Amino acid sequence: MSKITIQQIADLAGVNKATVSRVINRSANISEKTREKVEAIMKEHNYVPNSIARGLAFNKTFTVGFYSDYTDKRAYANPFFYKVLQGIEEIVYNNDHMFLMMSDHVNKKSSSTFENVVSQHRVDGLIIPNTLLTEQNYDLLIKHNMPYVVTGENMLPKEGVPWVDIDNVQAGQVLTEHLIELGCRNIMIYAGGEAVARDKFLADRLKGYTETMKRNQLDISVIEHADVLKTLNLAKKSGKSERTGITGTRPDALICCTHEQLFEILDWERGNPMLSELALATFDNFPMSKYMTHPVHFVDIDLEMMGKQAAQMLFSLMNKETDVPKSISIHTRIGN
Amino acid sequence: MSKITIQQIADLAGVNKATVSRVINRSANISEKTREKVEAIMKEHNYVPNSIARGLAFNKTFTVGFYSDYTDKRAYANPFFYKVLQGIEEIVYNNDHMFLMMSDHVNKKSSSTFENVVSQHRVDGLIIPNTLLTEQNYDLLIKHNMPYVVTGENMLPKEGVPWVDIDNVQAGQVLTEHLIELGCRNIMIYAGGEAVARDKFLADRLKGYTETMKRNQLDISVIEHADVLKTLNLAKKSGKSERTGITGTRPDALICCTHEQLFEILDWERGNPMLSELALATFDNFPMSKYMTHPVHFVDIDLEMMGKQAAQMLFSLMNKETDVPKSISIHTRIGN
DNA sequence: TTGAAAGCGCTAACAC
DNA sequence: GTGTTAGCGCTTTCAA
Repeated sequence: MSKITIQQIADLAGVNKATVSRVINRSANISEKTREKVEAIMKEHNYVPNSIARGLAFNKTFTVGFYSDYTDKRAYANPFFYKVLQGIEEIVYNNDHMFLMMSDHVNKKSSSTFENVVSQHRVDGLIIPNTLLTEQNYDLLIKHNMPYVVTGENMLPKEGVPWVDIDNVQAGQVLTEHLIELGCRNIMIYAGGEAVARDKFLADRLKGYTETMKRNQLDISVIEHADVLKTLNLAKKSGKSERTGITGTRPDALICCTHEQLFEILDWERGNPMLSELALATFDNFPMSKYMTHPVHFVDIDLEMMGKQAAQMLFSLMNKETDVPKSISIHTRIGN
Repeated sequence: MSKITIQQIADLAGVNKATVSRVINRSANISEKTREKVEAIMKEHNYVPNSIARGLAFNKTFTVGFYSDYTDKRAYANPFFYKVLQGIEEIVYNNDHMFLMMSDHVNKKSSSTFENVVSQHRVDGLIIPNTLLTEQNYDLLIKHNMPYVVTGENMLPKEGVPWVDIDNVQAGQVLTEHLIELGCRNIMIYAGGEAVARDKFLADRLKGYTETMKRNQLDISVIEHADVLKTLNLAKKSGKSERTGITGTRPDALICCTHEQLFEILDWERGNPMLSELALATFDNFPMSKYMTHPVHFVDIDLEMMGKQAAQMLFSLMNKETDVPKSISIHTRIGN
């Protein structure tokens, strides 16, 4: 139970604990002699100041929080989600802070973990995914003057919400350009209608595609429903392109905006001769892609970088630095 | 900055803050009348006691830690690693504690995060993977009397180390039995020699296989190097089984003890007619397995359960409960 | 049943 | 430069 306190160090060094405190905090106005003496004693006894007590006095916790929703099996099952965490964690520890994970969870007192953490100042700042930044949570953060950064572009109709996100427009451009370089000319994009309307990142990827195709004077063809692909297949069989709503020439590439869409397509692949002639492309790399039955082109999204940037931004805000950018968009590149 | 304290609540209720404290802690010896009054005021002002200050007084932190190594890309890239976290987190929050993630990280003062957290009592208890429980860390935990639970079977030559792990012997049994039920009789297992000697979980899986085969009076064939499989292939071509060291009849199933081994095998698959006739099997499910070129049988390992059990065990230890089991082995079943 | 006061380990204003 | 003292928000003796 070796629980050595500042007082004991002070006694051992024959000084007042305030003096020890000054040494700890590298305060000025300390004689070289006593500083060295105190430091020696501290080292000898392996003394580390209790950060809880320190936090109480400083009104700080030296802790950064991350809010997540562990009932969201989709996020938790997604390895990329953790890439972000990894990036955050690295920065947090480099800044001598601790990292508190808090999941959405209502405890017995019927106040949420999030609310508790924020109102109790259990953390000095926190990172929150855009999907969890509700109006209510936003109000709480503002009310308690808690520094925060959002991962994913802010969707809340509020000004000045700091966020970090992948540049999805650029990702769409890069992927499309890559396919064009490979020789593809009739590039389709699978971007479900409702989903695009709901999720801005999908609209952005679509936008990147559209811009690039236009710039290269190629025809745009957006597929909103996988059913159209079946039709496409029939059209090919009969040598016609009727009812496809896309350009008459045969498509040679298909961009899927999400993994789910890609899987949907891959599920069809077996026994579908048309798809096997198509260059498939999507966003994000994923494990085992090389073992898939169909090779897939993709842009490599650096989510670890996203985590790092978010954490860096948070520390800037916590330190009340000036010139902190309102938002950061991270560029992507073709993977592998 | 609404930062309401116990004193303000006391003033508002016209009582001493000690009385408020007693209400908070459901202490006995409180008149129903004042309790209700105080509770009303607390509710009205949305008061939540500051757990930092509370911790200082109680000498507790209401926080549970998890130690990991974020430089271990293998763990961080493994979605199953996070299943464990998810399980832990659920239990931790159900017990009204916070969850602190700490990565192996040496900070500027050249003392590790782990050491800081333990010696400062930043957490009331912690969960640590067996791979990170070094002699040094163990000593630290003992010295500071810090409750802990190890995930994965304890490998340190110490008594009384509490751990939770998957029952790998049973997993090996279940998988082998499954293949037998499918009609396989000549089941090989790929278990690399050095790896088996190093990692007990591999030896356990092998043991489960061996026992089951023996019980069913089937011949055991352990492959230590993937090269043997190439030989096997040749043997098949020439109709002989020379130099394979395994039973003369043709193998109809292959158990891979790890994903890495499985992938190694799958890498060969293209153009290898022999492998395509083999039932492949491994441990752990993994995402996208259905999109792989070769169907794979597997046991479903419930790592979320493992996390839950570990956390539960930790709380038992923290609460100094009696009859806490020394270790827990979790059973598995065939997946899908 | 309640209040007053000391203390958890540390920092910070104010003296000297 | 260094010591003294009060205080961070809460709990817990000890009296009343």
